[in-house]
Amino acid sequence: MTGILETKIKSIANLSPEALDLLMASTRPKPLEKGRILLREGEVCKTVYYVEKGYLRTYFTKEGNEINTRFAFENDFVTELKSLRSAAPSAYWIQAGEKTVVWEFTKEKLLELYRQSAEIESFGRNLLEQMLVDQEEHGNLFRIYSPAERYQHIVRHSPHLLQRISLSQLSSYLGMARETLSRLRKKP
Amino acid sequence: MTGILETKIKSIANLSPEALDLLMASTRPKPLEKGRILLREGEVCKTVYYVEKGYLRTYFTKEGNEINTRFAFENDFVTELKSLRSAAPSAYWIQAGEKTVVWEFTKEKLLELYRQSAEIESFGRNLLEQMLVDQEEHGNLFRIYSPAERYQHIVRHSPHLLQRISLSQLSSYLGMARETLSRLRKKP
DNA sequence: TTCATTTTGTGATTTTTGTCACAGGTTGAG
DNA sequence: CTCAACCTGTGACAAAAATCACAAAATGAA
Repeated sequence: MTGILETKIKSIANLSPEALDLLMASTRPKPLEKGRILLREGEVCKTVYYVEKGYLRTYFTKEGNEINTRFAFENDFVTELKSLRSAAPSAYWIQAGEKTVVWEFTKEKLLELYRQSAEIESFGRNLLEQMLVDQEEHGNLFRIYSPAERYQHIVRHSPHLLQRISLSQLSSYLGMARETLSRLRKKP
Repeated sequence: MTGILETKIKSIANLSPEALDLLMASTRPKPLEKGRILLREGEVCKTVYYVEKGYLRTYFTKEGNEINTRFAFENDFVTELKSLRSAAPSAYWIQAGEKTVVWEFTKEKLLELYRQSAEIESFGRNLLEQMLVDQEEHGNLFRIYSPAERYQHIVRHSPHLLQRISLSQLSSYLGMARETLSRLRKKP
């Protein structure tokens, strides 16, 4: 039986069975209790995570408040790329928002695999391309839509966020005050 | 003498002289008059551009208005990645905002180079990583800052935008009304 | 189950931004 | 140089969202 991670990898790049095995051999599942911190502000990020179950949230703090920048759910990859790339202290935290299972890919191991296998580097490039496309489209939500319209967009396109993310956490992700989101939620 | 494009490429990835030559041999400079359209909505994007001089702007239209999503200046790379990747019709336009010189890298040729040279694929991955980091930070501006604060941020961190981009084009990029930006500009 | 903690809802009010309308400036093509 | 087309500034006003304060509800740990 093929796991969902393998299916995901294959959907991103056509790897030979050998390359797929190589990549899969570099990782294993890791269960996390709710609230577990995977990266703290100031630490250097050394890992890319794949979420099998549950979700991870990425956030930073500004004047004592947490600003959520990403929620990575089942079948998503996530990391703190700036810190990972440059080995610089991270400005962000990564935390499990529920009881979660992730697969870890360490930077060290990934770079080794990239050198070993052009196919795996190609996989890495393709994954980045997908993430960049998503990120660009997400950024445009803020250019086009008002807070009220952004909420409507989430209702239509990402309703799972409303079910799994608390209102106060979602509000910072959507760039609006908690009270605003609370009021939007009960309108027609 | 080494051109700025070569210097840029080397800053992104450590290529061997052979790989650098291979990559440089695939492109050449192309002058564009101001206003020249490089990609239209509905067309399939086939090219990555490097801007040597001038700038390119990327935008889409919403209810008859142009919404600017990016300005690529000297020494920047830019493309319409979603369309390029999937060969799908682009939702965006790309246009020269000034008299401009770009170097074109066609998708076809790039894919060939990726197959030929692991170093060049590594360059591609590194370039994408940089773009993704930038894009993520840019998106956060909208989460943290109000329109007035976003303007201040641009004043401090990207003043060249204020010099080279017209007020009305900048306003959509910053996600605010033209009048709002006009008023912000004359405050203390 | 209970109680403290955290999260959410809501009103009152202020502030910010958007919208509309139009005048004055600027620019570039001819 | 001239004039149309475009861009910018500005006032008046409307709408949206932020802020503040607090009550109500939900949650989770003991």
